[in-house]
Amino acid sequence: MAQKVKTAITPTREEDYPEWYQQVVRASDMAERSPVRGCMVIKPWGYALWENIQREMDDMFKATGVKNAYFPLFIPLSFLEKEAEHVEGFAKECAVVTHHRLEKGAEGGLVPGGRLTEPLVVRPTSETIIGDAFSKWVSSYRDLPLLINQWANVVRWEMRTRIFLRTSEFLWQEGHTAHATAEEALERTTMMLEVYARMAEHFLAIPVIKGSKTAAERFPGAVDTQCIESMMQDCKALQAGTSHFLGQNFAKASNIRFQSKEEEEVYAWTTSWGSSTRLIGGVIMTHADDDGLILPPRVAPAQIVLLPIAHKETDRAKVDAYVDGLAADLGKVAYSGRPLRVEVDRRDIGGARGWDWIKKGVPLRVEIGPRDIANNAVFVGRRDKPHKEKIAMPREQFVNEVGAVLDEIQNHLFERARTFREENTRQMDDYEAFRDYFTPRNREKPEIHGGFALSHWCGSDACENKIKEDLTVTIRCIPFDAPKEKGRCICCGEESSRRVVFAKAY
RNA sequence: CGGGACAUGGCUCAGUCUGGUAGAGCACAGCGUUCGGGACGCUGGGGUCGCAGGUUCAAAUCCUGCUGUCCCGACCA
Repeated sequence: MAQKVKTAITPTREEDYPEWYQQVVRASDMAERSPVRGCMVIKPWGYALWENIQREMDDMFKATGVKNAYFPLFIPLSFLEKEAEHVEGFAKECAVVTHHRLEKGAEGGLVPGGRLTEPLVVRPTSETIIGDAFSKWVSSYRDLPLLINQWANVVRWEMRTRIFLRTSEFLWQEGHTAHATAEEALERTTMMLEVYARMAEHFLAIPVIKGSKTAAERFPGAVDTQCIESMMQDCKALQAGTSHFLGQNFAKASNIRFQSKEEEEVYAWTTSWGSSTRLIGGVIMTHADDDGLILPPRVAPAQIVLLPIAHKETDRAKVDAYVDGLAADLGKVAYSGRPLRVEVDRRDIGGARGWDWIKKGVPLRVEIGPRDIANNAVFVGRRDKPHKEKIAMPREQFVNEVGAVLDEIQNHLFERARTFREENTRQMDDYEAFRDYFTPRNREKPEIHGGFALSHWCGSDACENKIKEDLTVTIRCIPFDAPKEKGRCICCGEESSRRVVFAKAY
């Protein structure tokens, strides 16, 4: 009988994937559930990761000319009523403020008082309130393009929540732009999707497929919704960012008009694009293993943790001095354009100390004891390797090559994820096989199965809906890079010109 | 919002069927012994058993209602 390997996380991914996910979040100390239904508390380790994501993305936005601003949390109900499709999409899942005061209740306690004449909606997204501002800011073609982003929290009253993946309140950025022409707005839509793709692939080591949503999956009110889709370790798809070409729909709803060069009064063309703390969920489900989180070095709150080992009192001062010196030297190293982030953990808690950092996903653990100091060396463990596989390295070499090692980890994570996705992606042309692919053998306790199916689709809502109803499988996107290819719809057999990505989704 | 499961110290759970005044392991604190390693011993702190009613001499345990969590589905970043 094979001995079961002891893992830091129970259950393992294989045993119970959803529960494994929760345990990884907890073990990594990134976040916890709050007493407020569907809301989370993001703890320092998780928030630091978000700050790094934020910083990298913010720099990329600004490099394309985008400026940051901030708009109100509350949106007058009437604003949301302006765009008909938008109403359809968001009307049902919003938090609504109806009172502006608390009064002492008859039975003690507090009751809302002072009814508002017009209810305020806690923003589920800010197209309407930003559109209102834009309508004032834009009057000439010379005011365009208008490129605005805000970092904010939004609230969507979700029925089913999962920490980081779908919470009632979440942190995100939403970009909103207005342009003189459709071409320019479309170009911006794709440009921002490219930023998201770079964020996902270069920084988070999450391989993504870029594409457009089908009409059914589109943002309410958008003309085109572009997205990046990634595969999690349970083979489900996660949408990691979206960029919308809104045509003139929102410009008309918010009255964003300007005088063109030709002296005509015309509506602007707008875009919006967003990505959220969901990215953290994506990092977890792409990279974490049965020992916990694994962080991509470029965004890790700490890339290196130094673990001094000094059991004898007499060694302590020497080890501390050596570790301080090493930390200082490492702090001078630039990695991925920023100073290396180094933690020193001096807690005297035995082996649990190393495991703490494994579960938090720090890319490099460096043990330093008297023996290493005698050899002027360090003892290094990589998070992307088995935890016992540690190697001694001369100190100077480590300091000089640490950036290269971190890049190696970063690339390894990306390649590992891409290989996983490729191994779980199939071209499928037969509905029987397609159904089989997406149907778990054990209905009671569905095992990890399926993946991405690249199949032909005729373009009809009917086929899309039928597949969704039969198998809970949706079209994740129509990939930009799908080659033109004649085929027959997986569902109805009608002619089709290219394959789309089918998958179960978060 | 529909279906299912669950709710007992910080965490994982036993105890509920058969009512008798709350337990274990891990975590936490102190001391000691260990230790290139998820250590061991002793001592100790911590729970009105999700909430509200009801039955009873007596409720974690039985009954009713509510709330919350997790899973599956619909909705969605």
